[in-house]
Amino acid sequence: MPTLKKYAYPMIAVDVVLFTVKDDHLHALLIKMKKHPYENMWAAPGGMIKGDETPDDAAARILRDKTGVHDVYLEQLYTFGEVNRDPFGRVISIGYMALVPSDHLELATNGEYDGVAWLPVNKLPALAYDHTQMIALAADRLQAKLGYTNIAKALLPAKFPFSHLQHIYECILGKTLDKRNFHKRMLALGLVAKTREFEKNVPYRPAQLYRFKHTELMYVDML
Amino acid sequence: MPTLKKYAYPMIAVDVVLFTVKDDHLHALLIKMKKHPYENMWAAPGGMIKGDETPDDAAARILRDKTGVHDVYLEQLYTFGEVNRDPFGRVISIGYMALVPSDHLELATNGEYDGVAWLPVNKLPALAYDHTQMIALAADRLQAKLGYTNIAKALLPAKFPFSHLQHIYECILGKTLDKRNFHKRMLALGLVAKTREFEKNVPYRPAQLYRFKHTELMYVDML
DNA sequence: GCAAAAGTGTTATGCGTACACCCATGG
DNA sequence: CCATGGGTGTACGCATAACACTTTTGC
Repeated sequence: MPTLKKYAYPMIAVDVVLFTVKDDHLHALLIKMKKHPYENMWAAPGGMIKGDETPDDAAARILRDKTGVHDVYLEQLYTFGEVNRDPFGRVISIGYMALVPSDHLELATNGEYDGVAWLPVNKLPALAYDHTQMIALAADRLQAKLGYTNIAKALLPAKFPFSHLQHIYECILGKTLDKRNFHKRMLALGLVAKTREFEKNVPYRPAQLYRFKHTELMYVDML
Repeated sequence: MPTLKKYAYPMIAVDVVLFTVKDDHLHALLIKMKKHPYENMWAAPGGMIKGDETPDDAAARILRDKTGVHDVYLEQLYTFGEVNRDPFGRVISIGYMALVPSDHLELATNGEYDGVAWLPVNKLPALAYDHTQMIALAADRLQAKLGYTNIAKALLPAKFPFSHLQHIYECILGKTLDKRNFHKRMLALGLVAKTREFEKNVPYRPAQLYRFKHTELMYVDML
């Protein structure tokens, strides 16, 4: 095995695209950069992988350290390796997609960085590195996975009104869905079930709360 | 950016799982290893990424140098980073899936390594590294993509009898398909079209040859 | 003429889609 | 009593799945 020299072989990093659905739109958690040539540009949180951690571990650590967000759904997305993707050196980056329910997102903006913010994915400014492409890929993947998995679980609290679930789908797919058909489908697939609880303190008829029946990621036929 | 030291940060490699359909089964091209602790065990061809090449470039180079196979369909699969996956050091590997038509495979076994062979994927021995898992993931991905893309193009020559196409599907999906329905579907989706040519020198009624209508990877609704 | 694979349509059933009205609650 | 969202069933049309016999060639 060859000895490592600076730039002789690439370094390996992770970048994490964290999504939530908020204010009727899909948002990504981004950090404002300080270093030239990306000063004042936004980027997904990222960092080098250490010698004693897996890429999954690194993604969780970096997300926690840079944004305060922890215990979220994380999945590997794609590995980006264009030779000039990073102006600071030859770095290959494993992109991750992460998801949080929007009612946890207070934690995120309380972090140690003030340049951390949720930006709506459909009108992002130019981003640092290849992060525009990375976020687009993550959004495509999320959209696709809504159609054949129970991944929406990661965007909702444990118990939720059914309409919130539908709203998540509508925001990410960018189209409205028929209420009755969507309800029928979700139940027929066995993805969610009623609880005995109801919404409280709402100025309209309280909705029954639902929960996802499975904890782990499930593959099913919907769309 | 930190200075690189041996093991302080992981190294980055690629491994290529090359598939073909041959003798009624999906086969993978594997190399017999010499180094302890994997002596005489089989592994997918792999190697380090150089400082001036992308992971895609590295995958193509390694496949060419180690097996003689070139100009094949290549797609990134998943990045494997368990801390102890490689007994020779801390190496993170970007797994690739590659596909060739079985009538090109003479090239492969003519390479510089005599320990190169096509092994049937459904009865592999124990493999080096995490390559058992890598091949299983690649096979799952291939199977899934048959259902929503024209990826089978990469497993066939430019012109082919329709039954060969169906045979590819049947070998990879592991089930038989109805001839008339399959034919109807493929044409309705516009994936393939008839040519004016026919099979030659066969001891039965010569089949009309078909071709894929699109060069690039297409996404469609089948299953 | 025999073996081997090519080629070709119709029918039934189930699934997806479209669609509208009444209900419960808080203010 | 009014506003707001919650909750629920049916009918139609299309797409999928099941299914068998005739044709062409080489030997």
